[in-house]
Amino acid sequence: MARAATTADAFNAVAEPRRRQILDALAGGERPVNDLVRQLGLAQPQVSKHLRVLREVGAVDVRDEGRQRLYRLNGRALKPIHDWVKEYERLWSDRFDRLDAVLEDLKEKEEADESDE
Amino acid sequence: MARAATTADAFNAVAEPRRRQILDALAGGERPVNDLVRQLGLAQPQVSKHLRVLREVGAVDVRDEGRQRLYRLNGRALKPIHDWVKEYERLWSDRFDRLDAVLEDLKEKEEADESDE
DNA sequence: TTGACATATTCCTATATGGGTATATCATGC
DNA sequence: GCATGATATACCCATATAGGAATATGTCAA
Repeated sequence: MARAATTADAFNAVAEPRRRQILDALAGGERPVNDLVRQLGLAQPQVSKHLRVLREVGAVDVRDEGRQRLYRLNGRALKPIHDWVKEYERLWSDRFDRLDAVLEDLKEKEEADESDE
Repeated sequence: MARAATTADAFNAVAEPRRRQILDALAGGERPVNDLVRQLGLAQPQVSKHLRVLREVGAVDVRDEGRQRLYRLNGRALKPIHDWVKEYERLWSDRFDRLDAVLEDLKEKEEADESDE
C-alpha cells in the first residue's frame, strides 16, 4: 500500500508546508486565488491544486464572486489535530511540571463541559 | 517533485495514523517493540519501520535493555504542531465563540449609541 | 556452540504525490 | 461573438511511500 492520500484527513492535508502557508494566509480573511499566488510566490495551478486538497478535507470553503473564487478558512477541520496534540502539551510546557495532578482534574472537567461542542 | 519524506518533520511523521497510535501507546510509558506489536496488532517489521521514522524526527528515543529495545516518547518534537494549530483554536472553541458574541454586542451597542447623536 | 528470542533491514510492488507546462472552463466587457 | 482575465484540470515525471515476506543482526541461556 502507498501512503494515505493527502485528502484522507486534515493530518495528511496539513503535512504539506505550502498548504499550511495557505491556511495561514486565509486566517487574515477571505482571499481570491491570485492573491494567494502572489503572497506565496507559487505558480497558479499549484495553488489551485493545494486549495482543492484543503477543500476536500473541509479546511476551506469557496464562494463565487464574479470571475473570482473567494476562499475562506474553515478552521474547525483542524480541531482533530489540536485535540490529538494538546494531550502532549504537558511534555514540554514548564507550567505543567509541578501541577500535573491538578491539571489533569481540570482538563477532565473542561472536557466534560466542552463535550456538547 | 514527490511528496516530502515522512521523516521531513513531525507533521509528516504524524500524518500516518499508526504512528500516532504508537505515540499514544508510548504515552503510557517506555515499551519494548513487541509490546507495541501486540497492542497495535501490526506485523513486527512495520512497527520497527514506524519507530524508525518517529526516531528520525525525534518523537521517540530508544534505550537498549538486554535483547529488548525500549522506546520512550519524546513529546517535545510535537511542539511545532501544537504551536501551529493552537492559533486556530478560537475558530471552534465555545469559549472564544462567547467572547466573539460579547464583542459583537458591544460593537452593535456602540454603533447604536453613535447613531443616536 | 547452538538455538531461541527480539528487533532491524532488505527487497518487492502498487500507488499517490507535487511541480511544471499546456490547456480547458467560465465570467465579463466591448 | 470575441478577447481577456481568473481559475481549474490534464498530463508528464521522479520519487517515496506502507505493507508483505524473507532475512540479517544481536543477545541471552544452556
